[in-house]
Amino acid sequence: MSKSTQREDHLKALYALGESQPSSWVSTTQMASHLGVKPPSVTAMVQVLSELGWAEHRPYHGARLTPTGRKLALSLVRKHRLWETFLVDRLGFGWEEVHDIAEQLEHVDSVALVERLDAYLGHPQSDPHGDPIPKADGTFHPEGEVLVLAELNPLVRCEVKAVREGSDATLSAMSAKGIALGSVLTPAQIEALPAAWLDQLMVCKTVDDGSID
Amino acid sequence: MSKSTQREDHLKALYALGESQPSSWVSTTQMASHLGVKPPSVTAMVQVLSELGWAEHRPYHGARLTPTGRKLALSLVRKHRLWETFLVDRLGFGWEEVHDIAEQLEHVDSVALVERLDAYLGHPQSDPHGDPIPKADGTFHPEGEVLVLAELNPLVRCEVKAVREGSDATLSAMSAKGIALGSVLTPAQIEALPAAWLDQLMVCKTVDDGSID
DNA sequence: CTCCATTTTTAGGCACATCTAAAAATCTTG
DNA sequence: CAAGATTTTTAGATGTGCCTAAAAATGGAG
Repeated sequence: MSKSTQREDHLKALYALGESQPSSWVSTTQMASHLGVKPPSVTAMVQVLSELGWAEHRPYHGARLTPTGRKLALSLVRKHRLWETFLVDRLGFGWEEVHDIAEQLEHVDSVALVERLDAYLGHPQSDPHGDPIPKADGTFHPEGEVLVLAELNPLVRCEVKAVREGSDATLSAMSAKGIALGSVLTPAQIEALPAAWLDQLMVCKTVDDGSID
Repeated sequence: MSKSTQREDHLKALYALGESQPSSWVSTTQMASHLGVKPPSVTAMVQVLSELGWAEHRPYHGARLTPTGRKLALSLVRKHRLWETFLVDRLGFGWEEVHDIAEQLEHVDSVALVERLDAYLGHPQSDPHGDPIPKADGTFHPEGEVLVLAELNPLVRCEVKAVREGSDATLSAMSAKGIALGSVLTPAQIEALPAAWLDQLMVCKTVDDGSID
């Protein structure tokens, strides 16, 4: 209960500033400059968030999110990044144009909408800026997670970890193209693959080894 | 300048109630019950709209939109119906689920967003409820307007009015399928057409003649 | 360790959008 | 056509969220 754009914006600011500084306590002045308001306004809002159980406030020391507040902040980050992905991937906006629009869209309140949008976009793991998109439960896709290639979005370098439900014919066709467990696929290679394989290849993201290929 | 969700909601209510009753003057009580607020709140807001030049207020008689206000209201209706179309056509929502979500999305302020969304959806002329979508300039697609078949969205019964850039081969292929000037196409027939023809056939919507076919 | 500069909170106001209760205008009906 | 019933507006209050100015707490320098 008790949403409101302003509360949500303060929650997000608290998250953004709190994650970057592991010191954990965020000063009201910092939040104020981040949000473009004056410090007394932040103090007042932080006290509200505190009453809602979303933040903790140690007067004259700063504020930090509670676990509940953190989950709410993550759901806002999720919505923001999903909308940015939609704006760039589907509507053709440039990645630098979308922040302000996503800032508005993220405050639209509908769980069904977010989940359908996520599915429509192919469960992307990162937004157009490359920032990771939290999952619905507030966790991030872990490093080295294995997923079906069809859900790799955006396309990045990845390593083949398993093949699912492959007929012998499919398997030999794959090896004919040099695809085997441990093969590394680049985005360009993935695009050239037969569509049917996208549902069979299980992959995980791989760090670029720095070689020029 | 001076948007705000509340002003916009009052503007839309004034439009919605004013169009259905040609009497033109809308009572504040009517607006109040439509918006779920009390009459004094509407009076106050109507006075604001009046100062903004968006509405006219005759105390104790009612309110009506100015031409400027009407254009603003139509742009809200446009946004609402485009978002509903997106939610149903692209995200797979049922047409009865989308009103409340579109109600929120329509207040997102970005001309570029609306225009890109419109193009992405294929410049639909009506929303999932069948209500017409105003054009960007605040006018409606006129009755009997001729448009290229590719832009007929949603698919409805239409009549062939012209053929654009047709090679002789195409023209004879069309007539082989019984398509000529004056032919009536049903949605089912349109879906079966070669994709290339969609950019060549100029059609206009046709009223169902009531026959069972 | 004390005093001063800085940070933060409290105090007191303002704008917006809503409400209830009371006053004013309009309708309706005998 | 006048008096009561109804509708509408005005008056005054409430809750949010912001501001400026003043007070309080913190923290650094001598």
